[in-house]
Order: sequence, then C-alpha cells, then structure tokens
Amino acid sequence: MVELCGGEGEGQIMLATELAQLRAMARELEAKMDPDRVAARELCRALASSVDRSIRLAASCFPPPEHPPPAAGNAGRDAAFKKRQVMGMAKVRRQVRVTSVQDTASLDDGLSWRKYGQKDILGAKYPRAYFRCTHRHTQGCNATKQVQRADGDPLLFDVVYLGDHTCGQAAVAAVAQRAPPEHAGQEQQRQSSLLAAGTEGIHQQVVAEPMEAAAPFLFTSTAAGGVDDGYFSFISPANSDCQFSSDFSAGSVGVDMDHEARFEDLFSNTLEFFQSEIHNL
DNA sequence: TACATTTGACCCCT
DNA sequence: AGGGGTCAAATGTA
Repeated sequence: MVELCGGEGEGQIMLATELAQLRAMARELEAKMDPDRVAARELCRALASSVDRSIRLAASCFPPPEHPPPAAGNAGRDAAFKKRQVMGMAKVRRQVRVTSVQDTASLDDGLSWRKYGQKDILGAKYPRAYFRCTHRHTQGCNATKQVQRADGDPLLFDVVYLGDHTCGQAAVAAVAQRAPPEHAGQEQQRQSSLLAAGTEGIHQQVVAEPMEAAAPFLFTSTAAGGVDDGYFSFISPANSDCQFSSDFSAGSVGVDMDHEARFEDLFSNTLEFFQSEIHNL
C-alpha cells in the first residue's frame, strides 16, 4: 500500500504519515468499539501503544532536520515574487486514497495547515483547495499544499506540497512523541476524530513524486487540516472489521540496518497479530 | 476573543 | 483573455 521512492526526505514524510494515521486509526477504532467488548478495546489500546512505540523508534532513525532561520517577513503583495518563489520551491506530489467519499481522515498528514482558498479548476470535476502553514505569519513558514479530488476516482486525492516547513513544527512534534498519548490532549482527540475505523480495509495509496526537495519529517500536528467544508468532511462509516496492510521497506528510506530490522519486525508482527485477533472477534 | 473557513476579487503568467 | 494562485473581508466556531 505504500510505495516509497525518491530520497530519504520523501520516505520520512510517508513513514511519518503512515504511522500517525495508524495510531489515530487505532484510537478511533477503540473509541468506536462497543464498551462491552473489553477484549476488543484492550486490543485497540495495545495497537495504539504499539504504533506509538513504532513512531518513537522511527523518530530515532530520522531526527528532525535542522532548518535555517525563517526568512525576514517582508511579504508584501508582490504576487510575481510569490509565483517565482513557488516555482523554485520544493515540490512533492502524493496521491491519497480514502475509504469513502466522505472520508478525508486519511488526508491528514499530521501537519498544521490553514485553508486560504479554493478554486474551481478548468476541466476538473472537483475544486482545488489551497492550504498554507498555520505558522506562516508567526514563523515565516512558507510551506503550502494543494488538495484536489481526482476526476476519475472520487476516492483519490492529489496532494501537492510546496516548500519546506521552516516553522517549529518539527520540534513540537518531537516533544509530542515523548509525551504519553493521554497527555497529547486536543491533538490526539482531533486525530482520533479524523480517522475512520476501517470498512473493508483502510487503504492509503501514497505515491511520492520527488521533484526538488522533501518536506520535514513530522508526526503530529496541532491544528485542523481544514478539510471540513462539505467537500472535505470528516464523517466516515464505522465497521468493526479492520484490516491493515503494509509493505514498509525501511531500506528504501535509507535507515540504519539495525533500526530497519527492528522496525520491520515490530511493525509486521504488530500488524499480523492484530489482523488475526480482530478477525477472530 | 482568537482563530479558522469561505468566497469574491485581484494579480501574474501563459 | 482566461486560468491559477493568493489576499483579505466577512462569517463561523469553540
């Protein structure tokens, strides 16, 4: 389900995204589980904990990159400059598959985005939404992303990331990873609410198209992805049958072989275990 | 009250 | 001239 390609940066993004989603899915599943089914809820809790450990382990493989200080904020209204800036920016394109037309939980990439526009695109069936980093003004972060539903496949979203995050999200994320999940507060609740319990399976197709550079490696966020305008709503069907699949290849993201082996082990064991256990419930 | 979203308008590029 | 990207005022929400 996950195809890793390109440089280490792309792998970091996708790994971060996948792990964050797995964790949120586990919590969402737990929340939706019948309270009487203690074993099932325990299982979900254990799954979330396991994914948390995976995240920390992965974080130790990919320390947050050092960013240069934010550029001086002499933004102004020079659109020409902005367009030139976009052209020279790091650009990463991904395709994200959701489980239902209404499910956009899988679009959550764990970063803080603020929607600043939406446009109907010529020849496109669905509008394109524009997001910028929440910390654009406070920290001069110029990262933006564009989200558009694919014409032929309503379950497929094209997500284009432009520019690197130069804000402090990486640091915030690192701190959040060390904190127990219960203390992550609003963010955890939000992520839980975002992610759907799987129906016939939660599939996110991620196709990275490295173009110039990669976005930073982050696991958590503090703000809504801004995808709740009806066209992007967070409602999704619930189903107790949950199936995960993964083909993480740590080698392709250039991690240390020892970490790679540990991570692969942990992940595949966890997934196999929960697949069979959930199936038996 | 602060922050996020919506949406019409503006501007640059092709 | 039209399309795409962004701005910013108005509005919504917690």
